Amino acid sequence: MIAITIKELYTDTEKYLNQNILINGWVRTVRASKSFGFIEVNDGSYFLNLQVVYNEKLANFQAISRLGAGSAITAVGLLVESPGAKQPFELKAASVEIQGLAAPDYPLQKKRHTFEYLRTQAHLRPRTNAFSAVFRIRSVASFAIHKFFQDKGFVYVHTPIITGSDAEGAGDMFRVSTLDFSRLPRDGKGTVDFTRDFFGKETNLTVSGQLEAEAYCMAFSKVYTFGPTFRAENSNTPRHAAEFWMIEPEIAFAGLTENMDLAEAMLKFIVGYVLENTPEEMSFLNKFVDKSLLKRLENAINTDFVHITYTEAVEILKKSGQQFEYQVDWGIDLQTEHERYITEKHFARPVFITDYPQEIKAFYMRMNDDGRTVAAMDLLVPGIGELIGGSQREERPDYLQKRMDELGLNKEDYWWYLDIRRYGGVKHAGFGLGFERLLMYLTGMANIRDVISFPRTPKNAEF
RNA sequence: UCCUCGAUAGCUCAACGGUAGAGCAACCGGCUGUUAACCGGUAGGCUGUAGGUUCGAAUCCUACUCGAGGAGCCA
Repeated sequence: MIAITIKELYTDTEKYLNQNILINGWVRTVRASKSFGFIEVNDGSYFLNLQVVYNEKLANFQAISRLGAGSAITAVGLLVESPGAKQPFELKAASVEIQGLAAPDYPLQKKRHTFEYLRTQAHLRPRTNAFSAVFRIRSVASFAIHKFFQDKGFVYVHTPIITGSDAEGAGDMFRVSTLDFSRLPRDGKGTVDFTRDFFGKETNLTVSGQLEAEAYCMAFSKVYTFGPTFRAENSNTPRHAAEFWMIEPEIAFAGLTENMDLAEAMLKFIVGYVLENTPEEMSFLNKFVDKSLLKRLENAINTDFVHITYTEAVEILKKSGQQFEYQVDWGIDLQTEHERYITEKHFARPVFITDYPQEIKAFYMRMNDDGRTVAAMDLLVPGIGELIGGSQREERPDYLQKRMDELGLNKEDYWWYLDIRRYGGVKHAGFGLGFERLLMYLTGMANIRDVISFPRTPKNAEF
């Protein structure tokens, strides 16, 4: 017999009802009586379980009744309508074959566990309801991102994970090396001789694919990256990880307005796609993880995002009458408390803040005509804060070089990045979206460690 | 990295200076439609680690380790 997935049973019930079927899966719980019992089975194809009813006529009745959570079984029998209220149908077992026993010390219980404990069981937590929901949504959201960009004619670019430049400026980097750390080669002055290293120079894991994406943007007009990113920052917060995934679209012949339109359309598409394709998961999360989740997401889809400038944001904060821990003043970067006030209290929906002072933004952002702000945009969303950071890029070689000089960047390291401006450089813009932060927004999960399969954070690379 | 809080049975927690407990899980038994199944029983602990105060420490003090929240850095 061919195995039917539990998802097929739920989506095509009429086809399988009163038919003999075979299913595989893992036991979530067994409720046994003297002469009959119930097994809840989940095969991972669907969020919901299948209830298998068995009785003492089965030769291995005793063994089945003793099955612990986590065990794997194959059940064959008739799919019938269930008299119970909690499931539409159930499997009347003609046979239950034990495929893999779970030892009695199986670390997951039927009872609710804390997310902190489940992090210590990262290899087993995908078998729980919450993580089953989160990681299916992660998969569906990944697909939605590709679908959104591919349908719009964007080219997916795989930018390098190992980079030869340590000067991208987006944070501390992890070194990549094959040198023997206990016997480092040194030059005459006693410094490490990286010409003896694998690549003949210092190399690191990427902190952003943006600069490389810009090069491909000048060939394909519309590109995006979607890949792993690494930051060696000692950040201990629920929103930071050392290894995470980032989406970085880049569009040519376009400025900040088109960039924001793209970001808004993308976010709305992904939210809509996930709501439509994972209703059981979303409903579970809304019930047990964040009771305002669905309301917030539907609100995001159905309202236009707010657009204000940094200068306007500062004015709003100053007039708010709120007591902030940090003083608000033009020229100072907005603090988390300021961002949260604007997106959660003042507007209560996603907000783009644009045109920040040049001093607090990256070197590649395009100088505005006022000579003191740059064409940057941050998208703030309720519950998360900064979800997207982007800008129109400085395409004018003289402006770009002047800015690099001011910041003391070594232009030789960026020779190819400057080349892009010399050879048919045009107006272009792009943004970076932290995929895990998007998932936190989509699922209501409060900690980034709970939307990454095996999270890497300072002092933690277990698994 | 800074600030705050926490660490007691496999899990979730109680005991707050005087013999360390409960629920769930495990194990044994009962139960003819269960749904976090239910009912009865058994076993389970050098109270995160190392010092200190005290007649006596899970409880008070110090350091460290790990975890959580806030801040910074950012996505």
